[in-house]
Amino acid sequence: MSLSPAPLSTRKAPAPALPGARAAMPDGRVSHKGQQTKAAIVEAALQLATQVGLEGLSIGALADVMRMSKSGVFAHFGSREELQISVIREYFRQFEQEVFHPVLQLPRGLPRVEALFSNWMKRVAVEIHSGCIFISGAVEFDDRPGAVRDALASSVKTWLDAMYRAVMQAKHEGHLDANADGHQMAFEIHGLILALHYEARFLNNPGSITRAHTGFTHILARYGRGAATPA
Amino acid sequence: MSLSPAPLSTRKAPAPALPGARAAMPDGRVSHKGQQTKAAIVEAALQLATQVGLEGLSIGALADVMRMSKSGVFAHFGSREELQISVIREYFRQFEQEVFHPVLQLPRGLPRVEALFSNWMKRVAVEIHSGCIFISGAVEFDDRPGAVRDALASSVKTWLDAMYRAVMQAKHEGHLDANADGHQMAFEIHGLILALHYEARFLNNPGSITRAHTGFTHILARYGRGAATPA
DNA sequence: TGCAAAATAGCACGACCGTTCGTATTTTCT
DNA sequence: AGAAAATACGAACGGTCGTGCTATTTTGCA
Repeated sequence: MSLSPAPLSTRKAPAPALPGARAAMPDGRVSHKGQQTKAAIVEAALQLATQVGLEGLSIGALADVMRMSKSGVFAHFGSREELQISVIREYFRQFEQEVFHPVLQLPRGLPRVEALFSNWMKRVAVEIHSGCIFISGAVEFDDRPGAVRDALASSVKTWLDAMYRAVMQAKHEGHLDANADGHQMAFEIHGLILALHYEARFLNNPGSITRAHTGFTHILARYGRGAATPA
Repeated sequence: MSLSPAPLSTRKAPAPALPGARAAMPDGRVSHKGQQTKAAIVEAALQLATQVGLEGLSIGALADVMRMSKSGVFAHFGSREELQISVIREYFRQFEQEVFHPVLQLPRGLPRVEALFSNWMKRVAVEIHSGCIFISGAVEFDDRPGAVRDALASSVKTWLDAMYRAVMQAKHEGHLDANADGHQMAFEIHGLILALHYEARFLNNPGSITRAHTGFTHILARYGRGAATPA
């Protein structure tokens, strides 16, 4: 099982002229200096983007952090868009590894749903001091069509759908009421995370983490087995 | 009763040299051409900001819309920050008039709470095609201190507090359980609005409006009189 | 060790940004 | 009417941005 993200444009940026000779050696090892620094750039870019957003991410500032020239950084991606998409892909990868993968060794059903929410909240709680590009990106690109928006929306949808499927599993395992609406439940859970991010990060309300957790128990109570008129 | 926003820096921008002579005539009328175009600029700026955000708002683009010179627009505010703050103040004014004021002629308690949420949702539903600067602004300024952030946070807090007070009135009127936690309830309601905005505007999920409404009925059921273990 | 290719640097470009300043125009009051 | 003040304009500045170009350096394999 995997989050199985929709393919996020895997092409290399400046398209190496003749990939044949060096690209894939028999032992799988290739010239790695390039990919190595590219990975380092993406990592730095991700950290920078969590603070200033994908739109605020500039190649010049990134070059300063990396102690490289602008054009040196630029050459790895070929365009700013491709850099942003690389950042999104990396963020998704970390998110998947940190929030999603650990729950797979729990039994299906309610335990996984609870762990998903808990891990998600844990991550957002850390992001209170940095930022979540799934949230900031949604605002920045909500009416700006293009490849970046597509990559972002695809990642988010993949993750929200994973949460939905976990809920449906819990329902089928008998851990939730048979009439529970999985989409509705996922919607309400999503709202708790968004409110947590908004109130903790922007408004500095100290009780937000507790409130999100409490809200989750309310949702569980409503959709639990034999709850009152679950919808 | 009023939303009573914290004072949002009311100073005129370039500070008229000698305000004494002309500023306030006995009949209250003053030279009005300036304020008139300024109001028109703010209105255009607000519409523009709902699409591109407060950060994306540029004086050049605004001047094009107004068919004025950049410096002509600029002179009304003295700085970009002051323009942004003017936009926030105007947005708050409209929000107050559209969402808050109409409920005052309803009886205290649950009717007001329901109307507040309904008006709020109605507004966000319209904003699906434009944008809400209370949401986009929170993302843009969540770790950028300054006067703009302060004005924004002050407006939002004022509004959220109004919602909280309405909830507490409902509790004291006996429409909600005596043990209901008003802050918790306001938090969950806020989450529904944020999820609506996110899923409808960014993800284009069609069922979002219904889900937000359904979520609200769930919250009311939980915090209603004699509900199961309200927190 | 030498050589081709990949990686990086340096530089310049056009575009847009907020802001300043001096001047022209328009409004407002006497 | 004219004087004074408010308003608007136009040009320019310094800055940052993404993105091309062309050298130069570094890398990896023969």
